Amino acid sequence: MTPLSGFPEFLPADRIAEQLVLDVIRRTFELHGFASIETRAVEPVSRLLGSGEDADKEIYGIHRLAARSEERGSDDALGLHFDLTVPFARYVLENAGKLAFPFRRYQIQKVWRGERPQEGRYREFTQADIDVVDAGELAPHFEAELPLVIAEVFRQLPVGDFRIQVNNRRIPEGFYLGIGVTDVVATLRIVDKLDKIGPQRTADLLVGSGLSQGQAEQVLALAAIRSEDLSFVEQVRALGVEHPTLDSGLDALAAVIRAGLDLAPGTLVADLRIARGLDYYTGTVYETQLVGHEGYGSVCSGGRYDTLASDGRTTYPGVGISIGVSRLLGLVVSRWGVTASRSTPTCVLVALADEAHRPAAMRTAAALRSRGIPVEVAPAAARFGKQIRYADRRGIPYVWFSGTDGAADEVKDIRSGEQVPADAGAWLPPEEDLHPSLVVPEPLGT
RNA sequence: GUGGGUGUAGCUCAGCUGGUAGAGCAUCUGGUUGUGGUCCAGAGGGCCGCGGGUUCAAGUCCCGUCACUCACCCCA
Repeated sequence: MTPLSGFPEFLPADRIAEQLVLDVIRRTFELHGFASIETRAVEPVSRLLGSGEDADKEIYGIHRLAARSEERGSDDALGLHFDLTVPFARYVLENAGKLAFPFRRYQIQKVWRGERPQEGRYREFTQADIDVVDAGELAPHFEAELPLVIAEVFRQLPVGDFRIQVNNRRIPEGFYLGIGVTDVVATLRIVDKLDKIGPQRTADLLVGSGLSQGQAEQVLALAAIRSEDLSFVEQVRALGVEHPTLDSGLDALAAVIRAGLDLAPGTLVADLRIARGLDYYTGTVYETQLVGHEGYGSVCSGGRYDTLASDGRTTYPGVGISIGVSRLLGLVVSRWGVTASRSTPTCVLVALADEAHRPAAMRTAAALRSRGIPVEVAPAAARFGKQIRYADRRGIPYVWFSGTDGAADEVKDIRSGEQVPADAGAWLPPEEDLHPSLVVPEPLGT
């Protein structure tokens, strides 16, 4: 019995931690007026294909085990979705007549990718997406709004400092065209490796792909530009390249950064080397890293897509961003040791002197629950020491002892050992003990 | 998909040049029969990943296979 690699499962305490994180995400998304939807786990394979050659290879097909082999590879075969954006685009087309535009939705679901698993990379994982789509035209200010929502989520989570890196694909595209480089996609792919292999080898690859030495230098000069304010615009201008696509990209990115400076200073960074692999992004792209853990990969990314959803008459451009919840938890929970304060929602364990008192104990439990306190009754009338240990093992903070012979009930805080008389019809725990909370170990994330 | 590493108790691991399995932690029980955490004593728990080969004899050597893991690719 060994775990399946890439299909993570948590123990109860860590699952509670995950739920607490999801609560923050959901609450914040809703605070910004995003409505929840859920889409089916499967899409026709033909709809999933075409987002990028590497992505295509990672799609899990689905078929009945008893199906004949010729049914398995057909065009309308089903596959598990590998992100939430493609299914959402389909959902918008299918329900366009019933949706009100611009449509803001959030979606928190599992997705599947047939990758080789590693720390922070799974084959089944949870994404939390927000997207805005409109019919015909999508106002550019949404591209500035989405990362601000994400920044608000991250500020509430024990993730340390983070940076949302933003770029606009029109900038490298216009720049490359302006210096006579026509294979924009291939050049972007090479530039994307800059972090890993360094400028020298990147330049070699660029020259190897047909660029002149001068063009390679220009491309690298652009990729090196990074600023937390609007100064990136001047830095690009200083390179002396002119192209209308470049101009529109610079304007769009400046608008996003300007909004960040105003509402979330220090979190949005213009970084002109960010490219993203998925082919459907057409403008703004985002990528998020935790400061000090850049090598762990992006924990939240997305971008603008103008042509993903189209019924031939109307196109529905959108912009979206997706939190890699599982990847985030892989770092925060699995590596840093952040977990929940207890492994069960139970706040109070009602102790049991003997089985004859179980009905009375159940009435006590019901009285406490009626005021929203999570309660369970001891599983057996064992020695009180064992019942206390039952609570201690699970992190349950309180044990309730029913008074006998008319004596008052008593409740014991097993962390302090303090035991006081209490009335099941009135007692309340401190607010912070009512539900499990996130516990962050002392030296966070080193 | 490519390359490296590792598979022994629930977990972390030991097991020398082959001689039919051990420790710590965890779990359970008792000491303490209505108040836990410490301490002491005891107990349960292993087709040594799987298949084949060499050998009188394989956890140990050889081959294969599977799984896990790290890196690359790519990505949340």
